[in-house]
Amino acid sequence: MPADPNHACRAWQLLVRFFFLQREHLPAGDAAPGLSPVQCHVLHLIEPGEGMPMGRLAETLACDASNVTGLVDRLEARGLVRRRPSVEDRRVKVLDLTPTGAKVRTRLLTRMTAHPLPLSRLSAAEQRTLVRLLEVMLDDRR
Amino acid sequence: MPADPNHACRAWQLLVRFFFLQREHLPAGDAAPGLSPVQCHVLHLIEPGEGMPMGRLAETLACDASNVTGLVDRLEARGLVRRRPSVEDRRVKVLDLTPTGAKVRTRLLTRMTAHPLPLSRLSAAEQRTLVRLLEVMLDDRR
DNA sequence: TGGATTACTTGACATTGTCAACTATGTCAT
DNA sequence: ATGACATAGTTGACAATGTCAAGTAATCCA
Repeated sequence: MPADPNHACRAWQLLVRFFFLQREHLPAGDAAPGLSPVQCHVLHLIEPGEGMPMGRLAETLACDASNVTGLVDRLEARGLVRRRPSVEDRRVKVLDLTPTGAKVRTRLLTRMTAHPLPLSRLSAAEQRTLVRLLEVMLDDRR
Repeated sequence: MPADPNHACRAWQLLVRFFFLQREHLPAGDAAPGLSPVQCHVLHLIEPGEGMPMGRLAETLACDASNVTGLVDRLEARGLVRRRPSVEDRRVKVLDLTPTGAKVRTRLLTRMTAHPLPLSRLSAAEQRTLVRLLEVMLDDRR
């Protein structure tokens, strides 16, 4: 008994609308001057202390590896990210945030979760519930 | 007291991951042959019986009007959508689904909410909760 | 060793997105 | 009415995003 199709349908519509609305609020001109929405998302996927293999990025974005090459080229040209060959497997290139990149990422996260953005309309308890539901959907309980 | 920044941050990360994962599951080759993710989203935003003014579409997608022109051009070329001048305001062009477009849209909605997609992992009650939270975020109680 | 696989890059190309300039229509003050 | 201004959509130029096929370098394994 998977679920009520009507709620699933409505939820999907709302999620899509949320995502496009989010774009409008992306502080490209302020916290991260000149960054596109996708570049913001990539930046936010790279945790400051941890390296992100390019392959894993392609997997997370569900896109072709050659697309990631271009995205990283542009982020590297802005000095936000560095490529570094992996020690264990020299085919793999690992991405690290530069100090500048880490700073921009912090500004981005602050901005995306602050007023009057959609997420700030939820109470702390509601946000916890939302996180739990999304974790179930993404099967990610890390 | 807006909320806990950590939950908001986590929620944002999960929503972004959900959206990119969604792309992978988009049945472009099956239910809607050759349709891009964005074209699928546009199609799903147009309700079968109701017309959608192009301006409202641009607003919903949070993008430039000229972008919508191109999107609609391609959907119209595929015979999924029709432009019709509005009666009240002849500057406005209203979009209608063609019978084919309505059929493809139905297949899309069925596919996006069926197994083993993320949304189907939630119980009916959880889906209701998710819908309620998203409605608060989007301030949309229609 | 050598053949297959994997990670990434390159080049060709379509889609998506922005901006500025344009057309046609609507609105409003006079 | 007329003219000034605003609005909806299109067009053209361009950058970013995305796919695919082919290529290179490194790894794996029989």
